[in-house]
Amino acid sequence: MTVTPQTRTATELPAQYQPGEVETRRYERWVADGYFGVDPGSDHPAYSIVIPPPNVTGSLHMGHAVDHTLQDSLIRRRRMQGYEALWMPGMDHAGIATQNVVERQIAEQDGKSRHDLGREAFVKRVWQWKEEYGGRILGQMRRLGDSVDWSRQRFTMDAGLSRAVVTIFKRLYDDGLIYRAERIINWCPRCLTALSDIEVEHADDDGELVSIRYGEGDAAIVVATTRAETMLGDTAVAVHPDDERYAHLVGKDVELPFTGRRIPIVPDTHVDPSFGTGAVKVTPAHDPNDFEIGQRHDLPSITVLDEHGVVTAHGPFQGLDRFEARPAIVAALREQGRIVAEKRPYVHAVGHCSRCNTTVEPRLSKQWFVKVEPLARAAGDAVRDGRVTIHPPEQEKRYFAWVDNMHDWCISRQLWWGHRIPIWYGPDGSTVCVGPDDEAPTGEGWTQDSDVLDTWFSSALWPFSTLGWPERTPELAKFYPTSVLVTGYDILFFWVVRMMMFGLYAMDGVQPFQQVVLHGLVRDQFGKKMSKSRGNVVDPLDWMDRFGADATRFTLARGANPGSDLAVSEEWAQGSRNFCNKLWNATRFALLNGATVAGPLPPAGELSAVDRWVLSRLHRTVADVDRLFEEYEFAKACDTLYHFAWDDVCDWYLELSKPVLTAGGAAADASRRVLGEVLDVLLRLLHPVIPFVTDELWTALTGGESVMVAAWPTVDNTRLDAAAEAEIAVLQRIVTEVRRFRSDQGLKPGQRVATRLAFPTGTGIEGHEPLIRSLVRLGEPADGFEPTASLTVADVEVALDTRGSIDVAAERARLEKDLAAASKERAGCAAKLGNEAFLAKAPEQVVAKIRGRLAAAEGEIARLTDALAGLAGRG
RNA sequence: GGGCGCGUAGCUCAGCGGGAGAGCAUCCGCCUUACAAGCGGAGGGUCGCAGGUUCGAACCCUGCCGCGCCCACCA
Repeated sequence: MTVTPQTRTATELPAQYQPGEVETRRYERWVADGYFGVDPGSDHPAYSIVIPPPNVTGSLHMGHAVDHTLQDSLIRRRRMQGYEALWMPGMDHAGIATQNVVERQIAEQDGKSRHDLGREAFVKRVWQWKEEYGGRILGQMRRLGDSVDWSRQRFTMDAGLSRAVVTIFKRLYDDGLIYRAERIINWCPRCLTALSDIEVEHADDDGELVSIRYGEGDAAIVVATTRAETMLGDTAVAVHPDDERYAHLVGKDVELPFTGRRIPIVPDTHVDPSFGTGAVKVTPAHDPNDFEIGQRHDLPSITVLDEHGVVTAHGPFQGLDRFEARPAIVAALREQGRIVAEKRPYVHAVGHCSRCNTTVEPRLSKQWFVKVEPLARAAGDAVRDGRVTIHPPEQEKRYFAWVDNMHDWCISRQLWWGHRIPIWYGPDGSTVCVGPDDEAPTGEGWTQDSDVLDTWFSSALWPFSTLGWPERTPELAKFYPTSVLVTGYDILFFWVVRMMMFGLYAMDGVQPFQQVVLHGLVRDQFGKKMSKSRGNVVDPLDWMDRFGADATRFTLARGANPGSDLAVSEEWAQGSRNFCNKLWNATRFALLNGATVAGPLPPAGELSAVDRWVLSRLHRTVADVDRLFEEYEFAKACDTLYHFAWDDVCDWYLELSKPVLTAGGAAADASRRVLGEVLDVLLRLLHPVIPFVTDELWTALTGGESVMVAAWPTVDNTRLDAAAEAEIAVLQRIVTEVRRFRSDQGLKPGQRVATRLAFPTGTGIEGHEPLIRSLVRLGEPADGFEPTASLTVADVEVALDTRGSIDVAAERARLEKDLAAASKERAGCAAKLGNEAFLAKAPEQVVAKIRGRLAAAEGEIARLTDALAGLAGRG
């Protein structure tokens, strides 16, 4: 017998599945055989997914693991269905994150800052870092089994994608959708850059609310503030125009403490008279609201904090950090008797940098913005008119709430790592946007804008930039729009919305993807967010080491109910490992018993009820799983497969097959073929979720090349067999009842109990007598047989001779419990049927069903009553 | 402050108008010749609370209580 290196024979399969070696070997083989690659010239229908590009600094965490598992499952299924299925891989340059990492490295290794190196050298250093340390996640993706087309891997900073960035920037600029303006923006005093609104995370912090008296005597006015340190930059006090308390002061001015400046008291409807004192200090340079008030009243803006958050205003506070200046100023005001109230702690929402958690400083600054209104409207419309669907649909509300209320997007960042803004400034103050094919202006005094673009700007182009845009490539023609976008709901706004805006804009109104599938976040076993400080972070790499990649994937897919978070724990990973092992051993059993896929599957007429039953269950499973995949119901698809494989196949079919296989003959031949069929189809159904073990087993079972390139199963309706299912259901009930009886009676598992079985005529069940006897270890009635206990299940009477071992009290307890249940059932049904309104209004089917249940309950009661009577004379 | 979602067995979750379910955990019994990462059996829930609609409610409606998340320029 020849053994190819790919497949193993039954005797080579150990009793326990060892994932490690199999996974490495299989993955290398898949790549070598080119299974992941696609041909844009193919005439197969296209299916495409772009991977959410992980940060170049990133390492695989549970969020990636679930995200990739779902995408890989979709891709693998489509590939099996014959689609030209592209899963596009790549990475994001992750501006701030990467710059921070490299800056830290330079500080540690060389004791230098990026400014010591200078821009050009620093950027070069980042590229070096990327070559050396970046992309660790790519190897981890291989371990997980991601079937991405590695030959197409992209990076947001590579030449092609950079060209795409400049191209769209230029178009937006020329269309007036990118502009530069001086506004209050979110500024991180640690990262020293502007941030967009969504890069700011609001959290309730303990602050203080102090009330400060400006001015003296009748002209005094008291303002409440949480930011006393900005008072040095106040240029007005605002009150509500209808507030009578301050009517006499409007139009007057007061002296600002420490500065000697007199500032006006202005009326503005923004002020809420019921909050605090109803008077607000106005600092246009350091607060977005105040900035707007300043605009309305033509107030000057005085910047009193520098980019580090240090006071620049001349005087005693100059040089203090903002958090040192605050208590210092309050103390000084207190000395002057100007503090009239203090509330401390005062809990209020404060913005933090999403990268470094530093408190964000609103700062007046000249920045570049995308005018989002027309883009966001198009993005909303694409979902509104159904060109793009969002799963689960509840998430649409969040989507609309966002796109319909979006503020302009601040896209400039004061970083060095990223796409530099293609704007040049001339010596005469002129501004030129330099497109991808334009020559940058040369000559004295021309300089390029020093800022780079928000990382999400280039990510927003991902679905088409990775396919070659702005060139009209065959890839773009074949795979755009992409089929589905899979990601966590937490980056709906960061990424999905922006891809929609730019995709529709760049691709002439064609949406970047047809469906958006949002999954939840991975949480710990108690549903708590994973965090380092909580110490509950689970590492998928650790799981893969200990339980295997398939077990990790299965655990995550099985938890992925649409839109809701998944709680995972080690026990579940163990359960998934056990499941893989179960499949392993089922296949091992099949191979040891000569299961085969050779030759045609015998027609139903030549098969036993057991074989027909399992095929019927198989095809029902095919139908269910196929539908669940279409609906992105990963958890339910996995659950369906789990129960079919474990319950139907392993617990019942294999056990029912054993006597048949042992007996040999034509029935055994048929069973071997059916067994081969069942496992063949089952392994194909499972392959998208657990690719490694299924490939190992499927190749061993079938001798085929790889389950990756096997056909996705389709339903054969002719194999659906309600009669066989009903027949086997009866068999199962008999077996279960007898087992329960034996267990209740404490009969030794090995003990063969002499039993007589009496079957009603014409049901076909009697043919299963040997099977039943074998499964529950019943002996033939011999001479002197004396039935001492009997069970009736579906009109089959089971009489057992349990002399010497029956526990009458236990049996009576069991019968009485069943009787009580049956009586309750009868009463419930009778009550319904006695209800005129029910009979009149309930659908006929429901009424008939209740009648059937009543009859069954009555039969059950009669049977149990008899059994109890029979028991009465004993024990 | 606004919006969304959730409260079902010890834990995590399905079910979303007609017989309360799964996995894990628990208890009892088993090395039954594929698998002890296994096999067989069992216990366990007035489906958050209170009203309402309905012949019928875990499921629909209202209110309340308790959680969670997102958005937000009330100093």
